[in-house]
Amino acid sequence: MRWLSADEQRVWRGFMTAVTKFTEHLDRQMQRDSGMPMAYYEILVALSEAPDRALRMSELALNCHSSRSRLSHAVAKLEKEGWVQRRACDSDRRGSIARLTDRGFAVLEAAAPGHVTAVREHLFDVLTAEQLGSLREISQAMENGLQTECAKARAEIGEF
Amino acid sequence: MRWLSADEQRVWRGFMTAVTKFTEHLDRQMQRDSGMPMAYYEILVALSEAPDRALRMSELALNCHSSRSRLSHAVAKLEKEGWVQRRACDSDRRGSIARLTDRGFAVLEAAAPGHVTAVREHLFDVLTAEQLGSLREISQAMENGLQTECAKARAEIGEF
DNA sequence: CGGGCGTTGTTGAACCCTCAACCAGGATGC
DNA sequence: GCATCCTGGTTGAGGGTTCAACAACGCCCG
Repeated sequence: MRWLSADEQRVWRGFMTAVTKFTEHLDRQMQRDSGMPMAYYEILVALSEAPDRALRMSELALNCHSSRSRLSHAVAKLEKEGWVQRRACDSDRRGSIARLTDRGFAVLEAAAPGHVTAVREHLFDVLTAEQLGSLREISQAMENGLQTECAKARAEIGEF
Repeated sequence: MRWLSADEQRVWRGFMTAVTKFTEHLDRQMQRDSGMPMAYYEILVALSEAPDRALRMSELALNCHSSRSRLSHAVAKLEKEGWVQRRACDSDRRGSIARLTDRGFAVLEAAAPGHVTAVREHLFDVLTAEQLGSLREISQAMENGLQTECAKARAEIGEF
């Protein structure tokens, strides 16, 4: 068992602190100014970028890194608000297709500027161009590492 | 209103994806292997590092970047499990002091290796020494930016 | 065809977090 | 001393997420 060195600990804690405070800030900003959590905003964004502003639930779940269950609950709520509508899928009768309504799109348009400002202010404005480059590489490396992990997890499930 | 460029979008989404998957992985690992969320683990860690393994609630909240409310709920639960004990503070009768019990310490010791392994595997093992250096700088810069933000927020509250 | 098997999506319970309200105790100013 | 304000901590309600279970459907192979 290899523990973390003092240096590693410092990097680790600094990273977690920064990330936690950052995401909490974004979440609070979104909740305060637009009355929804970040997760819901991401759903609206994903839908707005899809052709016809509609996506199957499973696609949508992939695009916003959400579990199916979470998405189901979230879309149910968004539907109650009238921001999203669900309809059956023609080609696959299990399927459900979520579609962004005009009202939902308007909400998204209203929420976007504040969100982008917050991101710019606390990410892009505090980092140099070089640091941004590093951040891109770092994110990529972490994601690769996690994907192999997911593959491992699936393999394990397959083993039992 | 300045939007994000295509490059900025890529960095931004890549970063959020990596961070989200990473923290979700850590959370799931902790919940699965030790039956508690990461937030609770952090409380145990903070207490274990304090003199006499005890801290006032407000200190503890600072050390693990938690709101007082959240901490209060969490410690209540940890106390029910018998991992933490609360007692009154002598010098300030409002105060409450949380102390890690031996059982709580044992739980922490049992949980730590799996957690450290997960962190090593998905953070330190996938990054070069140079990238770690960058990450330290980046985290520092972000945290500084967020601290000025908190100060701004407080100033605004003061203004109104 | 028909019985497994994997996939899609939903649901309800349990759990955690957030927010606002609140109480109790210190600190300050008159 | 006392009114006022601030701080430390708790509580309850409301809402979001997770997990396990489930229903319905597609797929495939004998």
